[in-house]
Amino acid sequence: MIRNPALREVPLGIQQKNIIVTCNYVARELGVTKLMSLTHAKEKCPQLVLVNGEDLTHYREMSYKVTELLMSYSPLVERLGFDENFMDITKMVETRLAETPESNSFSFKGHVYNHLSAVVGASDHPRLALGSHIAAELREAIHSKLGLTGCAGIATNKLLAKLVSGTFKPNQQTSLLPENIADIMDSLNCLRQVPGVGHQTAKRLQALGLVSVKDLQLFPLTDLVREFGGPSAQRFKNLALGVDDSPVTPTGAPQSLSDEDSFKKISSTKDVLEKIQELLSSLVERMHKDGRQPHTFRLTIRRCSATNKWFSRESRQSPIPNHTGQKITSGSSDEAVAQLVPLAMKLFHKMVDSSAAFHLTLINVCFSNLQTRGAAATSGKGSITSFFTQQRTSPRKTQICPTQSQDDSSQKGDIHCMDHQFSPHSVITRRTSQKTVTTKSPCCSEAALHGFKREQSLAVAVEDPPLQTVSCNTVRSDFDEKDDTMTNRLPPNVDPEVFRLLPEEIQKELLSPAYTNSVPSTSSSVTVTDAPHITKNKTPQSFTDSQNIKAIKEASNKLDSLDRLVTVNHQSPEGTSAFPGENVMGEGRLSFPWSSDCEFPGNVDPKVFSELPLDVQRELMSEWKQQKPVLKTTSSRKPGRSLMTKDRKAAGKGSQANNLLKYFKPS
DNA sequence: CTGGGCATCT
DNA sequence: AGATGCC
Repeated sequence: MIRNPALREVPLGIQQKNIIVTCNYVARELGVTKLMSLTHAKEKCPQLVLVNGEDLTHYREMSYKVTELLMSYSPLVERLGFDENFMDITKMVETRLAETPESNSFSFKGHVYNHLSAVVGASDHPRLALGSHIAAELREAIHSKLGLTGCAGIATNKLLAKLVSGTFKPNQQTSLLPENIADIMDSLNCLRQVPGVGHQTAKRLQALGLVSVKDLQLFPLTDLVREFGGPSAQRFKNLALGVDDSPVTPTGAPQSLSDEDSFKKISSTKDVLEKIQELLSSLVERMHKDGRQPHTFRLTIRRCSATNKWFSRESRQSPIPNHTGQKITSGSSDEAVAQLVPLAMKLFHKMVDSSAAFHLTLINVCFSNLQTRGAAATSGKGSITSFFTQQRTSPRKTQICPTQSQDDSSQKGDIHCMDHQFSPHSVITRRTSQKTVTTKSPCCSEAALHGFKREQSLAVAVEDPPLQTVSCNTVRSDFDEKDDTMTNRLPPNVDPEVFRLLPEEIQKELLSPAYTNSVPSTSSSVTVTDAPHITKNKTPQSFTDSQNIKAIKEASNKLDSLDRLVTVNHQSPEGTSAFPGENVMGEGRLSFPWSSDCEFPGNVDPKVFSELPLDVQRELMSEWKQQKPVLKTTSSRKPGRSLMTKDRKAAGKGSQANNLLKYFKPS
């Protein structure tokens, strides 16, 4: 609408392929919704005017302008997609509070959640009230300087700011008072509406019988830990309560640039090559404008096959030779593309046997491992410094380090700012007074750009400051803070400090009754070396129940058709235990075709499997690895979580349920 | 189950 | 390299 103001008054839909990805409010009043199919939209609203939105350039540029503008007020800005930003405005609020002694004459700008009058509570919550004024100013700046309207939410953490931002929809703002936190959480219709709870998580929660936010609030944490592991369990529970201690992590420049296209079908190598060439050309241009040099290239495809009709992607990546990367940064785009195309095709052939038939429905090209010019090579793989540069502990965001120094560290986001003075311990204490403002804006665009990075990376630079980052970074206090109950339940001989460092799956295992109830009293010890390997003398005794494994095996032995073979993979007898510690990880399992070198689920008869056509085998393997059901069985599944989850894990190649095995010494 | 991105975690 | 999550 900014690019073409005439479109403001007509119902407008932004089209990507066969979908209306978004639309203006004129169209919404006529029944058009986001993510509606084109045909459906045209039925509802024949006058709908369409603009193609497959090229994101304009939206991306405008998006970064918004982020940049916000950063000019305070550097703590975190992007969420192209049209949302979190901003920690605590500092701004405190500054203003110090400047305005008459704290009794405060009022709120905009709405206050669950309060009809915006005056209510203002003097009780001077910081939130000031936050609402700042939010109003930010929105006004975005409007006057960029021409965009949008919403804002003002609250004491990111989760709440986001939730409250949508309560008064077009172009308005809302503040949430602490006494109304429970109200807004309870107002959600289901757990899926909690930000951070996606489709998969919602399904797993539902399998535990949890549907509403209240269900999750009241659910015993220990049961949740069994399903999700300590950290995730606590996180989900907190979210349901409206608790979110995650800092506003400055996003900075993107860590990868990618370009993709989907299509009906591509079935020839030549078409693949042409499409890759097309995608690479535009991506290389974007990369050049960014200014950084990519050192990794990734090719991703989505293929259409018998078992895997759509979705689920495969990818291969490889380093980019330095001379090629330099062609990109230097602007020799054609040469760069000429060198990248063969690289891409090499990766393509690692995934697709082009001597057989294939059909792709999507291709994506991606640059990552982006390094600013002149930055020291600090992230060398073998280099010890890579352990100190965050990548392994908490992925740091980027090289953006605004010149305005911020005496406000957010524990994991600000390590790169160490040359400024501040104490890494000041973080958590600020929680109670923190204000987060979320701004949402419809993206639209036009205009020139000063690249986000150009200015930004100049101000900043300093990729990966080497050693001095260690001290403030190593320990996330997450765990110690929140989960006494968990560490209290630890088996003897397990150092809580060590336990905390273990992978989630392992933690989960150690907390299962098998361990906590009957740890062999003899010489069971857990040791951790630099790599997280647990060495145990014995497998616990309580792993003996192999009943359902037998049942599954019997069932699978009867299978003679592909469909049924597949079906048993995600359907098993009812009443199976919910978690691996109880009966799945038994000796039966160990003796079963399930060792780490066995690549397919143990409930599938190897003979049957081996007799399948090779390509079908490969597809099935792919399915299992992806932990996705091959067949949509309509048969009734008990709500109390049948084996779906467990089998998904089982299918996960070495990364899930059989995870534990590789931590035991081979017997 | 549609679309072009991005991020984080394992 | 894949799964999951966000827009």
